[in-house]
Amino acid sequence: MESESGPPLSAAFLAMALGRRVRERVEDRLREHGIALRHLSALGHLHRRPGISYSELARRAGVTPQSMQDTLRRLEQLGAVERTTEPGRGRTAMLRVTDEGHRLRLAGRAVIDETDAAITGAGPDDHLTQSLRAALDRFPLEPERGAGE
Amino acid sequence: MESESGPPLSAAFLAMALGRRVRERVEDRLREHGIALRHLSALGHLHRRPGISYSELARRAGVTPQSMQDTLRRLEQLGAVERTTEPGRGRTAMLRVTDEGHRLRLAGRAVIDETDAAITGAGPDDHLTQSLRAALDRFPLEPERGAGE
DNA sequence: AGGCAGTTTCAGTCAAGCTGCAACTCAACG
DNA sequence: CGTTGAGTTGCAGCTTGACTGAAACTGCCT
Repeated sequence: MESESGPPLSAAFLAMALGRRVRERVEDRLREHGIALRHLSALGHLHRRPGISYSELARRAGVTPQSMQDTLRRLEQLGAVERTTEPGRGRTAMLRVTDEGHRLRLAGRAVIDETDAAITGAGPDDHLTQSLRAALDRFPLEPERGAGE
Repeated sequence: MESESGPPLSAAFLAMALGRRVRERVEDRLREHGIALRHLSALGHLHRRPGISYSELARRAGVTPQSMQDTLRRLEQLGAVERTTEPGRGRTAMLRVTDEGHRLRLAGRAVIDETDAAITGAGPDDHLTQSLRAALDRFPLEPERGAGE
Protein backbone atom coordinates (compact mmCIF):
# COMPACT_ATOMS: atom_id res chain seq x y z
CA MET A 1 0.00 0.00 0.00
CA GLU A 2 1.84 3.14 1.05
CA SER A 3 4.96 2.48 -0.94
CA GLU A 4 8.45 3.23 0.18
CA SER A 5 9.18 5.73 -2.45
CA GLY A 6 8.06 8.71 -0.99
CA PRO A 7 7.82 11.50 0.95
CA PRO A 8 6.15 12.41 3.89
CA LEU A 9 6.27 10.46 6.91
CA SER A 10 3.92 11.57 9.56
CA ALA A 11 3.31 9.53 12.67
CA ALA A 12 -0.07 8.47 11.32
CA PHE A 13 1.45 7.03 8.16
CA LEU A 14 4.21 5.37 10.11
CA ALA A 15 1.79 3.80 12.53
CA MET A 16 -0.36 2.44 9.73
CA ALA A 17 2.63 1.10 7.83
CA LEU A 18 4.19 -0.56 10.84
CA GLY A 19 0.90 -2.05 11.94
CA ARG A 20 0.34 -3.47 8.52
CA ARG A 21 3.80 -4.96 8.21
CA VAL A 22 3.69 -6.53 11.62
CA ARG A 23 0.26 -7.97 10.95
CA GLU A 24 1.37 -9.36 7.61
CA ARG A 25 4.38 -10.97 9.14
CA VAL A 26 2.48 -12.51 12.00
CA GLU A 27 -0.31 -13.80 9.77
CA ASP A 28 2.32 -15.20 7.48
CA ARG A 29 4.07 -17.16 10.18
CA LEU A 30 0.80 -18.23 11.69
CA ARG A 31 -0.44 -19.53 8.36
CA GLU A 32 2.17 -22.24 8.51
CA HIS A 33 0.32 -23.57 11.52
CA GLY A 34 -2.99 -23.36 9.72
CA ILE A 35 -4.45 -20.48 11.68
CA ALA A 36 -4.82 -16.71 11.53
CA LEU A 37 -4.57 -14.02 14.16
CA ARG A 38 -8.23 -14.21 15.11
CA HIS A 39 -7.86 -17.91 15.89
CA LEU A 40 -4.91 -17.24 18.14
CA SER A 41 -6.81 -14.49 19.85
CA ALA A 42 -9.81 -16.77 20.45
CA LEU A 43 -7.53 -19.47 21.82
CA GLY A 44 -6.07 -16.94 24.21
CA HIS A 45 -9.43 -15.80 25.52
CA LEU A 46 -10.64 -19.35 25.83
CA HIS A 47 -7.53 -20.37 27.67
CA ARG A 48 -7.85 -17.63 30.25
CA ARG A 49 -11.55 -18.17 30.64
CA PRO A 50 -12.51 -21.74 29.85
CA GLY A 51 -16.13 -22.62 29.36
CA ILE A 52 -17.35 -19.40 27.80
CA SER A 53 -19.66 -19.43 24.81
CA TYR A 54 -19.57 -18.29 21.20
CA SER A 55 -21.31 -15.04 21.97
CA GLU A 56 -19.24 -14.22 25.00
CA LEU A 57 -16.11 -14.86 23.01
CA ALA A 58 -17.40 -12.64 20.25
CA ARG A 59 -18.11 -9.87 22.71
CA ARG A 60 -14.59 -10.00 24.05
CA ALA A 61 -13.07 -10.00 20.62
CA GLY A 62 -15.27 -7.16 19.44
CA VAL A 63 -16.87 -9.00 16.54
CA THR A 64 -20.33 -10.37 15.89
CA PRO A 65 -21.23 -13.84 17.11
CA GLN A 66 -21.61 -14.92 13.49
CA SER A 67 -18.03 -13.98 12.72
CA MET A 68 -16.78 -15.70 15.83
CA GLN A 69 -18.66 -18.79 14.80
CA ASP A 70 -16.60 -18.99 11.63
CA THR A 71 -13.42 -18.66 13.64
CA LEU A 72 -14.48 -21.38 16.03
CA ARG A 73 -15.64 -23.70 13.29
CA ARG A 74 -12.09 -23.67 12.02
CA LEU A 75 -10.65 -24.29 15.47
CA GLU A 76 -13.01 -27.19 16.11
CA GLN A 77 -12.18 -28.65 12.75
CA LEU A 78 -8.50 -28.49 13.71
CA GLY A 79 -9.31 -30.21 16.98
CA ALA A 80 -8.03 -27.21 18.92
CA VAL A 81 -11.21 -26.53 20.85
CA GLU A 82 -14.18 -28.70 21.64
CA ARG A 83 -17.62 -28.17 23.07
CA THR A 84 -18.59 -29.96 26.23
CA THR A 85 -22.30 -29.49 25.56
CA GLU A 86 -24.66 -30.75 22.86
CA PRO A 87 -24.82 -28.62 19.75
CA GLY A 88 -28.16 -27.10 18.95
CA ARG A 89 -29.93 -23.91 18.27
CA GLY A 90 -30.60 -21.93 21.39
CA ARG A 91 -28.26 -24.19 23.33
CA THR A 92 -25.49 -22.20 24.96
CA ALA A 93 -22.17 -23.84 24.21
CA MET A 94 -19.39 -24.54 26.67
CA LEU A 95 -16.05 -24.49 24.98
CA ARG A 96 -12.61 -25.58 26.06
CA VAL A 97 -9.14 -25.72 24.58
CA THR A 98 -7.77 -29.19 23.81
CA ASP A 99 -4.17 -30.35 24.03
CA GLU A 100 -3.78 -29.66 20.34
CA GLY A 101 -5.20 -26.24 21.03
CA HIS A 102 -2.56 -25.54 23.65
CA ARG A 103 0.12 -26.69 21.28
CA LEU A 104 -1.19 -24.22 18.69
CA ARG A 105 -1.46 -21.45 21.24
CA LEU A 106 2.15 -21.83 22.29
CA ALA A 107 3.29 -21.93 18.68
CA GLY A 108 1.40 -18.68 18.20
CA ARG A 109 3.02 -17.12 21.22
CA ALA A 110 6.39 -18.06 19.83
CA VAL A 111 5.55 -16.24 16.62
CA ILE A 112 4.56 -13.17 18.58
CA ASP A 113 7.69 -13.26 20.69
CA GLU A 114 9.85 -13.66 17.64
CA THR A 115 8.17 -10.72 15.97
CA ASP A 116 8.49 -8.76 19.14
CA ALA A 117 12.20 -9.25 19.18
CA ALA A 118 12.49 -8.23 15.54
CA ILE A 119 10.40 -5.13 16.01
CA THR A 120 12.18 -3.79 19.06
CA GLY A 121 15.53 -4.47 17.51
CA ALA A 122 16.51 -7.58 19.38
CA GLY A 123 17.50 -5.41 22.28
CA PRO A 124 15.38 -4.08 25.10
CA ASP A 125 14.34 -0.99 23.24
CA ASP A 126 11.30 -0.20 25.32
CA HIS A 127 11.27 3.19 23.77
CA LEU A 128 9.06 1.67 21.12
CA THR A 129 6.85 -0.29 23.48
CA GLN A 130 6.46 2.69 25.76
CA SER A 131 5.69 5.08 22.95
CA LEU A 132 3.18 2.69 21.46
CA ARG A 133 1.42 2.19 24.74
CA ALA A 134 1.29 5.92 25.35
CA ALA A 135 -0.08 6.58 21.88
CA LEU A 136 -2.71 3.90 22.31
CA ASP A 137 -3.75 5.35 25.63
CA ARG A 138 -4.29 8.81 24.30
CA PHE A 139 -5.97 7.49 21.19
CA PRO A 140 -9.19 5.84 22.20
CA LEU A 141 -11.47 4.13 19.76
CA GLU A 142 -13.91 6.34 18.01
CA PRO A 143 -17.00 7.01 20.06
CA GLU A 144 -19.49 5.71 17.53
CA ARG A 145 -19.73 8.70 15.33
CA GLY A 146 -22.70 7.27 13.52
CA ALA A 147 -25.57 9.56 14.38
CA GLY A 148 -24.48 12.46 16.42
CA GLU A 149 -27.40 14.54 15.38
CA MET B 1 -9.96 -7.07 17.24
CA GLU B 2 -7.68 -7.46 20.18
CA SER B 3 -9.90 -6.31 22.96
CA GLU B 4 -8.79 -4.21 25.88
CA SER B 5 -9.52 -6.78 28.49
CA GLY B 6 -6.45 -8.52 28.73
CA PRO B 7 -3.16 -9.17 29.39
CA PRO B 8 -0.21 -9.26 27.47
CA LEU B 9 0.94 -6.35 25.68
CA SER B 10 3.92 -6.99 23.53
CA ALA B 11 5.19 -4.47 21.03
CA ALA B 12 3.79 -6.55 18.18
CA PHE B 13 0.26 -6.43 19.58
CA LEU B 14 0.58 -2.76 20.35
CA ALA B 15 1.78 -1.97 16.86
CA MET B 16 -1.05 -3.89 15.28
CA ALA B 17 -3.64 -2.31 17.54
CA LEU B 18 -2.38 1.22 17.01
CA GLY B 19 -2.09 0.75 13.27
CA ARG B 20 -5.62 -0.52 13.12
CA ARG B 21 -7.07 2.29 15.18
CA VAL B 22 -5.28 4.97 13.24
CA ARG B 23 -6.36 3.42 9.96
CA GLU B 24 -9.95 3.20 11.12
CA ARG B 25 -9.96 6.79 12.21
CA VAL B 26 -8.43 8.07 9.02
CA GLU B 27 -10.72 6.00 6.80
CA ASP B 28 -13.62 7.25 8.83
CA ARG B 29 -12.80 10.89 8.39
CA LEU B 30 -11.94 10.37 4.77
CA ARG B 31 -15.25 8.65 4.10
CA GLU B 32 -16.98 11.96 4.68
CA HIS B 33 -15.18 13.20 1.62
CA GLY B 34 -16.20 10.16 -0.34
CA ILE B 35 -12.78 8.56 -0.59
CA ALA B 36 -10.65 5.97 1.15
CA LEU B 37 -6.96 5.87 1.98
CA ARG B 38 -5.97 4.27 -1.29
CA HIS B 39 -7.59 7.13 -3.20
CA LEU B 40 -5.66 9.68 -1.20
CA SER B 41 -2.49 7.75 -1.78
CA ALA B 42 -3.10 7.62 -5.53
CA LEU B 43 -3.81 11.35 -5.58
CA GLY B 44 -0.52 11.95 -3.82
CA HIS B 45 1.50 9.89 -6.26
CA LEU B 46 -0.26 11.47 -9.19
CA HIS B 47 0.33 14.92 -7.83
CA ARG B 48 4.03 14.41 -7.41
CA ARG B 49 4.39 12.70 -10.74
CA PRO B 50 1.72 13.86 -13.15
CA GLY B 51 1.12 11.95 -16.33
CA ILE B 52 1.89 8.47 -15.10
CA SER B 53 -0.28 5.52 -16.03
CA TYR B 54 -2.48 2.99 -14.27
CA SER B 55 0.23 0.39 -14.17
CA GLU B 56 2.93 2.73 -13.01
CA LEU B 57 0.65 3.98 -10.28
CA ALA B 58 -0.12 0.42 -9.28
CA ARG B 59 3.55 -0.39 -9.12
CA ARG B 60 4.25 2.51 -6.82
CA ALA B 61 1.36 1.66 -4.57
CA GLY B 62 2.30 -1.99 -4.44
CA VAL B 63 -0.97 -3.34 -5.79
CA THR B 64 -2.00 -4.97 -9.06
CA PRO B 65 -3.02 -2.80 -11.99
CA GLN B 66 -6.50 -4.29 -11.73
CA SER B 67 -6.88 -3.04 -8.19
CA MET B 68 -5.54 0.36 -9.09
CA GLN B 69 -8.06 0.55 -11.87
CA ASP B 70 -10.87 0.28 -9.36
CA THR B 71 -9.34 3.05 -7.30
CA LEU B 72 -8.97 5.30 -10.30
CA ARG B 73 -12.45 4.57 -11.59
CA ARG B 74 -13.74 6.07 -8.39
CA LEU B 75 -11.47 9.10 -8.66
CA GLU B 76 -12.46 9.74 -12.26
CA GLN B 77 -16.09 9.39 -11.34
CA LEU B 78 -15.56 12.03 -8.64
CA GLY B 79 -13.90 14.25 -11.18
CA ALA B 80 -10.69 14.23 -9.18
CA VAL B 81 -8.46 12.87 -11.91
CA GLU B 82 -8.83 12.78 -15.66
CA ARG B 83 -7.07 11.08 -18.53
CA THR B 84 -5.54 13.20 -21.21
CA THR B 85 -5.47 10.32 -23.69
CA GLU B 86 -8.13 8.25 -25.42
CA PRO B 87 -9.34 5.25 -23.47
CA GLY B 88 -8.74 1.87 -25.02
CA ARG B 89 -7.22 -1.47 -24.41
CA GLY B 90 -3.51 -1.45 -24.89
CA ARG B 91 -3.49 2.32 -24.88
CA THR B 92 -1.25 3.68 -22.13
CA ALA B 93 -3.15 6.28 -20.15
CA MET B 94 -1.83 9.69 -19.10
CA LEU B 95 -3.49 10.82 -15.93
CA ARG B 96 -3.59 14.12 -14.11
CA VAL B 97 -5.18 15.56 -11.00
CA THR B 98 -7.96 18.09 -11.54
CA ASP B 99 -8.80 21.08 -9.37
CA GLU B 100 -11.36 19.02 -7.55
CA GLY B 101 -8.65 16.45 -7.08
CA HIS B 102 -6.40 18.97 -5.42
CA ARG B 103 -9.20 20.05 -3.17
CA LEU B 104 -9.70 16.45 -2.12
CA ARG B 105 -5.98 15.92 -1.66
CA LEU B 106 -5.71 18.86 0.70
CA ALA B 107 -8.75 17.76 2.64
CA GLY B 108 -7.05 14.40 3.01
CA ARG B 109 -3.85 15.98 4.20
CA ALA B 110 -5.82 17.89 6.80
CA VAL B 111 -7.24 14.59 8.07
CA ILE B 112 -3.76 13.16 8.32
CA ASP B 113 -2.40 16.19 10.11
CA GLU B 114 -5.27 16.16 12.56
CA THR B 115 -4.72 12.49 13.27
CA ASP B 116 -1.05 13.13 13.60
CA ALA B 117 -1.65 15.68 16.29
CA ALA B 118 -3.97 13.35 18.15
CA ILE B 119 -1.58 10.46 17.99
CA THR B 120 1.51 12.28 19.19
CA GLY B 121 -0.45 13.91 21.98
CA ALA B 122 -0.81 17.40 20.56
CA GLY B 123 2.69 18.15 21.70
CA PRO B 124 5.93 17.57 19.86
CA ASP B 125 6.31 14.06 21.16
CA ASP B 126 8.71 12.86 18.52
CA HIS B 127 9.49 9.95 20.73
CA LEU B 128 6.68 8.18 18.96
CA THR B 129 7.59 9.27 15.47
CA GLN B 130 11.23 8.42 16.03
CA SER B 131 10.48 5.03 17.51
CA LEU B 132 8.09 4.21 14.71
CA ARG B 133 10.57 5.19 12.06
CA ALA B 134 13.30 3.15 13.70
CA ALA B 135 11.05 0.12 14.01
CA LEU B 136 10.02 0.40 10.39
CA ASP B 137 13.62 0.64 9.30
CA ARG B 138 14.71 -2.48 11.07
CA PHE B 139 11.58 -4.29 9.99
CA PRO B 140 11.69 -4.67 6.25
CA LEU B 141 8.92 -6.27 4.29
CA GLU B 142 9.05 -9.97 3.99
CA PRO B 143 11.32 -11.07 1.19
CA GLU B 144 8.70 -12.92 -0.84
CA ARG B 145 8.77 -16.11 1.02
CA GLY B 146 7.02 -18.06 -1.71
CA ALA B 147 9.42 -20.24 -3.63
CA GLY B 148 11.83 -18.25 -5.69
CA GLU B 149 10.47 -19.23 -9.02
C1' DA C 1 6.37 -8.28 -41.10
C1' DG C 2 6.42 -10.74 -36.84
C1' DG C 3 7.13 -11.30 -32.08
C1' DC C 4 6.73 -9.92 -27.64
C1' DA C 5 6.67 -7.16 -23.45
C1' DG C 6 3.67 -3.96 -21.46
C1' DT C 7 -1.08 -2.00 -20.78
C1' DT C 8 -5.89 -1.65 -20.20
C1' DT C 9 -10.12 -3.94 -19.54
C1' DC C 10 -13.47 -7.60 -18.26
C1' DA C 11 -14.69 -11.32 -15.37
C1' DG C 12 -14.46 -14.29 -11.65
C1' DT C 13 -12.56 -15.63 -6.94
C1' DC C 14 -11.43 -15.12 -2.09
C1' DA C 15 -11.23 -13.67 2.80
C1' DA C 16 -13.13 -11.69 6.65
C1' DG C 17 -16.02 -9.02 8.25
C1' DC C 18 -21.11 -7.68 8.17
C1' DT C 19 -26.69 -7.90 8.46
C1' DG C 20 -31.03 -10.48 8.42
C1' DC C 21 -33.56 -14.12 9.89
C1' DA C 22 -35.06 -18.65 11.76
C1' DA C 23 -35.04 -21.87 15.59
C1' DC C 24 -34.38 -22.62 20.03
C1' DT C 25 -33.38 -22.15 25.47
C1' DC C 26 -34.16 -20.35 29.69
C1' DA C 27 -35.36 -17.35 33.33
C1' DA C 28 -38.68 -14.01 34.96
C1' DC C 29 -43.11 -12.20 35.39
C1' DG C 30 -48.11 -12.18 35.79
C1' DC D 1 -48.89 -22.78 34.85
C1' DG D 2 -48.24 -19.95 30.28
C1' DT D 3 -46.29 -16.41 27.81
C1' DT D 4 -42.97 -13.18 26.85
C1' DG D 5 -38.56 -11.61 25.74
C1' DA D 6 -33.63 -11.44 25.93
C1' DG D 7 -29.80 -14.28 24.68
C1' DT D 8 -27.68 -18.00 21.46
C1' DT D 9 -26.70 -20.88 17.82
C1' DG D 10 -26.95 -21.69 13.11
C1' DC D 11 -27.72 -20.54 8.13
C1' DA D 12 -27.71 -17.61 4.09
C1' DG D 13 -26.34 -13.83 1.59
C1' DC D 14 -24.07 -9.15 1.02
C1' DT D 15 -19.95 -6.03 1.01
C1' DT D 16 -15.17 -4.46 0.51
C1' DG D 17 -10.86 -4.70 -1.13
C1' DA D 18 -7.75 -7.19 -2.50
C1' DC D 19 -6.44 -11.06 -5.88
C1' DT D 20 -5.75 -14.24 -10.43
C1' DG D 21 -6.95 -15.33 -15.26
C1' DA D 22 -7.60 -14.15 -19.68
C1' DA D 23 -8.64 -11.20 -23.67
C1' DA D 24 -7.67 -7.18 -26.63
C1' DC D 25 -4.70 -4.09 -27.98
C1' DT D 26 -0.22 -0.81 -28.52
C1' DG D 27 4.36 0.05 -29.50
C1' DC D 28 8.97 -1.21 -29.88
C1' DC D 29 12.69 -4.17 -31.54
C1' DT D 30 14.67 -7.35 -34.37
